[in-house]
Amino acid sequence: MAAPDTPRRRTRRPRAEREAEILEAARAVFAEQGYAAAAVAEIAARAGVVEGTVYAYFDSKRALLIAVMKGFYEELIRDTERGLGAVRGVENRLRFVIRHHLDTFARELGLCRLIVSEARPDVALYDEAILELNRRYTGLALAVLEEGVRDGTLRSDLVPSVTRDLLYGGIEHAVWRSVFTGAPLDAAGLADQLSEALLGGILARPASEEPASESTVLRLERAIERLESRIANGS
Amino acid sequence: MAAPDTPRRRTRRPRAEREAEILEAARAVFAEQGYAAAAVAEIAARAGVVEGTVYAYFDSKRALLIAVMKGFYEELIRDTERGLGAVRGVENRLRFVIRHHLDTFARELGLCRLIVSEARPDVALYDEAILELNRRYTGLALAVLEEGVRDGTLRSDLVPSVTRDLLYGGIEHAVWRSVFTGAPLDAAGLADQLSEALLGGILARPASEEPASESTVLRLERAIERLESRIANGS
DNA sequence: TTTTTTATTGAGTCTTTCTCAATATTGATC
DNA sequence: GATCAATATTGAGAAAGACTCAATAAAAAA
Repeated sequence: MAAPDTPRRRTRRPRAEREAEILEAARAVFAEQGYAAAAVAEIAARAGVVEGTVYAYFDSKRALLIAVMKGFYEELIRDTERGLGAVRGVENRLRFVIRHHLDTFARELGLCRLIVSEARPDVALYDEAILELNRRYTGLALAVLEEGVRDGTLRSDLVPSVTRDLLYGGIEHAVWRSVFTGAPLDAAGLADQLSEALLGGILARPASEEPASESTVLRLERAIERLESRIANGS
Repeated sequence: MAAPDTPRRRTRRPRAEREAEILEAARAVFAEQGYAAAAVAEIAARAGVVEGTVYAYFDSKRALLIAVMKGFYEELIRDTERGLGAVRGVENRLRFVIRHHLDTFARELGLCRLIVSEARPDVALYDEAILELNRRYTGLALAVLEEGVRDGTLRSDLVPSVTRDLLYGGIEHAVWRSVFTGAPLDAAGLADQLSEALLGGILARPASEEPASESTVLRLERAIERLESRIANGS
C-alpha cells in the first residue's frame, strides 16, 4: 500500500497524463494481485490520487481492466507483426509465433493470467473490443497456417482454426504447468518441443518411409535400366 | 433466487444430507454465475437455509468452491478410468480421452469454466487437493502417451508431458472458441480434427511418402514388365 | 419429562465498489 | 494582474456482499 507519507496536495494534470498514470498503476496492481483481490483504493493510491478520481476517468473497475488488457494486446500484436515481417517460410514463422507467445507469457505472467482468468471465461462480460483484439492476434497465426495449406507446406486436410487452438492452448497449459510446479520456464526448450510435436505429429512413422525410399527406388530403376540396355545391346 | 415463500421453519437434518444439499446448490449457482458473481446468500436460499448455516458447514466461499470442484473431478476421473478400461490400442485410447474430455466440457460448461477460470489461474488460492486431482486426471492421458512411446506406436523423441498439455490445452481453446462464436459444439467432429492434427502432425509429408511411394512402386513394376516382355519376346 | 447437545438463525461487522456534492486549481477574459 | 468560468479532484457515505457470533430451538440422552 504505497500510501504517500506527505499529505496529498491537489494538483491538476493534463487529462491524458493522469489517465496514463492510473492505467499504469492498474496494470501493476492487477498483474500482482489479480482482478478480484486488487482494490481500486490501492490503484488510486499508487497513482497518487484518491479513489473518486479513478472513477472520473474510468466508469468501473471492470472498465479499468478492459483498458489494461487493450493496451497489452495492442503491444503484443504490434510486436508479433513486426517479428513475422522478418521471418520467412511457414515452418519458421510458426516456430516464431510459438516462441514469442511463450516468451510473452513468461515475461508478463501476471497480466497473462489476468487475461486468461478474468476476461476469457466470462462470456457475458467479455468486452467486444477485447474479443476483437484477441481475434486479430490469433489471426496472425491463423494466416500463417492458411498460407501453409495453400503453398503445400502443411497438410491439405488441415483445419487451420483447430490447429491454432492446439497451438495457443498447448502453450497456455505448458506454462501453467511450470507455474504450478514452480519450475523455471525454459521458453526455448518448451517452444522447440511444442513446435516439434505440432509440426511432426506424435505418431511414429512406419520404418519404410524417410527419404531413403525415394532414392532406393531410383537405384532400382537405374539397375533395371542397365539390365534393359544390356538386353537391348544383344546381351 | 428461489426464495421459499413459506416462512422458513427450523428443521434439523443429518449433517451429511444438509452438507450435500448446500453443495448441490453451490454447484448450480457457481456453474450458472461464476465464482465472483455468485452470492453465498443465494446458495443458502437455494439450499433452503440461511447464510450463517452455510458457514457452519464450510469455512469460506472459497472452501465451498473447492468442495464443488473436488466432486466434479472425482466423477470425471472415475468415468475416464472406466472408459479407458474398455478401449484397446494407444491411438484409440487417445481418441477416447479427447472425445470424453470434449463431451464433458460441452455438457458441464459452467463447471468447466469455473475450474479453468477461477481455480486454475489463481496460484495462491489453488488448493493442493485440487491440484492433486488434476494431476491424477491428466495423468491418465499421460500414461497412455508413455505407453505409446514404449511400445513404439508414438515417436520415440516425444515429450509426453508436453503432448499432454497440447492435448488438453487444444481442447480447451477449441471449446471457448465455440462458446464465443455461439456455434453449437460439434464434439464428434472437433474430437476427430484434434486427434488427427495431434496424431499425424500438421506438416505435409514429403512427396515421396504415402501415395507417392505407391506410384514409385508402380514405376518399378512397369519397368520390370518391360523387361519381362522383352525377355518373353526372345531377345 | 427434563436436560444436554448442537444445528440453525439473523442481526451486525467489515471490506470494497461506486456516487455525488463540495472544493480547489487552472486557463481564459478583461 | 485580478476575476471568473470550467472542471479536475476530493472525501464522506451509500450499497452490496463475505463472514462472525451470541441467542435460540430442535433433537437426543437421561
